[in-house]
Amino acid sequence: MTKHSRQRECIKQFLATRYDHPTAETVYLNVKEKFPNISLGTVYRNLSLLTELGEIQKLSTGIGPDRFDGNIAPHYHVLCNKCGRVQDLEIESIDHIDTLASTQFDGKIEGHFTYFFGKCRDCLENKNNC
Amino acid sequence: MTKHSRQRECIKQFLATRYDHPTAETVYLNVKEKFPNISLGTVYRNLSLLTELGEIQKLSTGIGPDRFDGNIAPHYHVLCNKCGRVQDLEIESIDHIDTLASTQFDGKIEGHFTYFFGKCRDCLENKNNC
DNA sequence: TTGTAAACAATAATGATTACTATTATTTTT
DNA sequence: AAAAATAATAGTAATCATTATTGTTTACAA
Repeated sequence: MTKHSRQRECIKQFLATRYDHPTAETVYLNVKEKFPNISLGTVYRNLSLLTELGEIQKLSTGIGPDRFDGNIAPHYHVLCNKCGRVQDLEIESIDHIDTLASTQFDGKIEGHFTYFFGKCRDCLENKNNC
Repeated sequence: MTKHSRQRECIKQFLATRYDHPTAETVYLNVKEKFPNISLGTVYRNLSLLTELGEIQKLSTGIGPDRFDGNIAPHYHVLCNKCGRVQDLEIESIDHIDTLASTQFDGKIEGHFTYFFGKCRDCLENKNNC
């Protein structure tokens, strides 16, 4: 039976204001301003719980630590392989790839996760000191 | 200037015989039979080097440790979310999703990585004691 | 064969995440 | 509204995967 907690509420609220997919560490540093002695473990535990509850999304990009997204509406992400930033990408559904995969797989395909990679606008224009 | 090493050769050979995408730990345990005092660091270093050289492929699935694939031909992977195994999937190219992504992204899309997830045949039939 | 640079084994260090424990906050029962 | 029950917390230790360091060995070229 999951109880309410102000810390969890604050974590969720914080994610709702951010569009840059912060890491657990970043969430921790920011939530700390409201809860000065919150612990990093609490942040991790609540990020996991919120993910299980489907209230936020966890992004495991394979590059650096996991990131978290307060937007659970279906959308994709682009990883800039120069500055490392993760940007949202709204494209029409590509769920037909699941159907395609199903035809070649001897089992049940339930879904996919896809990350695009490339260079963000700022890096192309050298705006990011990189 | 990269020199030849029997350890690296052995790691590459081992991966060529395996189709289950072993972890660094598994590679280590197996190569150990031929090189009893190889160190785990050597395995990691060579797996990274071989990946950079494009002679093997690294799979960062976001679930558990990284895995390695001796097959560098373009193909996809399916993660069984019951037993955790990673299976190969040969499907026709889905690179059109990069073009689709490009139309909505203010930057340069260079590629994507996609993992499918679901249940493998054995798990559907309860053959995997799970 | 000998000099040099790359690769090694052994091990320490790091970074991200999870586990433990005694205390505190939230909810339920009286 | 007070007390009992229990989930969540802060603080901290532990774990897991991976990378870095260091002194020694191996590959290869002069």
